[in-house]
Amino acid sequence: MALEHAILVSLLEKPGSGYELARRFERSIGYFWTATHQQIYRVLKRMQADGWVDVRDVPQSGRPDKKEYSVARPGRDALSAWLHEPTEPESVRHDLAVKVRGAAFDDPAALIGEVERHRQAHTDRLAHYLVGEARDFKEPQADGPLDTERELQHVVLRGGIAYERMMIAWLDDVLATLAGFDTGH
Amino acid sequence: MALEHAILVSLLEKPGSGYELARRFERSIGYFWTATHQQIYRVLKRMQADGWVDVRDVPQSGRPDKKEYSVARPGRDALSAWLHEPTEPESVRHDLAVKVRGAAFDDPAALIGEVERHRQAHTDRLAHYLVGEARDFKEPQADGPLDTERELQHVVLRGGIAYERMMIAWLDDVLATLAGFDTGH
DNA sequence: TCCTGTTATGCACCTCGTTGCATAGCAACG
DNA sequence: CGTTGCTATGCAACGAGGTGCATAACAGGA
Repeated sequence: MALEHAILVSLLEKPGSGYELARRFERSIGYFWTATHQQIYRVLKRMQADGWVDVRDVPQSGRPDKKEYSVARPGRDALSAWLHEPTEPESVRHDLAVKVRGAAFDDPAALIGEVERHRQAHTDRLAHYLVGEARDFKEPQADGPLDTERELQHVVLRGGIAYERMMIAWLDDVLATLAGFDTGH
Repeated sequence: MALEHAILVSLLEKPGSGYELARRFERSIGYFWTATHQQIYRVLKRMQADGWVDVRDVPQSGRPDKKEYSVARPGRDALSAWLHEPTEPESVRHDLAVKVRGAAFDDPAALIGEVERHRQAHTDRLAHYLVGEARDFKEPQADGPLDTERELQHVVLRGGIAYERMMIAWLDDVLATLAGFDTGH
């Protein structure tokens, strides 16, 4: 379990409300750790009860008030402990791979549209990453305390970019393979 | 949910017992869809109740008897239906990415060992894939009804290989970035 | 004979994640 | 004034998945 830890990292980068966290989990953090707002609210409650985060009521004008969470000392310690203990490789779930192998027992050509849909999704996400990279990491920045944070965010983003490029190339490979059956290979 | 479907594909490729399925989920299928034996037995029960699979008691000598499962017509139909409906992109969980971003608020250098551990795991898995590819897909095979199945298995394996290579390259990128802080960047 | 290891199946429990729903403040539009 | 839409928070219920444990047949070695 690491949703707590993902939230801690996000709150350390910038304190915010449950709603704001939920929106970050739709972009940024969410590209390598998904969570819905219900999940986030529930975990925030627990983290608050455990003293991992502090809460501050923030009155707002023009919109409902919010609760702003920030990381407390015990939360920081918990994150540090997690960082220092080994994490086992994540369990993988690639349903498209299951579908590709399953297509052998159905109509392989029928999968082409689905693969193209996924390819489009990965192309879109890659473009989105590249825009973000150009926006946030291309202009050189003065060295400072934020420099480490910035470089680590950048290397994670580069991982996302590499992943999307790999997926697009693989999906092309899949499409070529599926097309091979089509044309009476 | 697609564990049912992963099991259907595996049983179509070759009928077998829950125990055998569990072992396949430790290799092969398991590289892109994980499941424990408890999960598999539980789901097999449900699939049997739903008429998706047939069961046959197989007496064995030298070891306990087993139940051999094979796909029934309704199971094949269920798989076909799933193949024809769009699947949304899988939710991702990359705890290492969370750790890398979190390292900015702790000691970045302390993460080096962890990243190296993961790099080693991916190197091992890549080697394993390449051995499997050389064993199963290098010798040309006469065209036949098994040809489609074989080619689709191969393209999925190529995806695994591409994934491991991408990860190794990215982990090297991470290590170089972490080393940059070390040497008083 | 006992112990260990492998094959083989399964239950009980608990947590995590998802789905669906509910509430409420406030803005903008028709 | 009602509707729609966004911000903001939350509950209830369910199902999937993981952990721990139990059972049993059989082989081989100490």
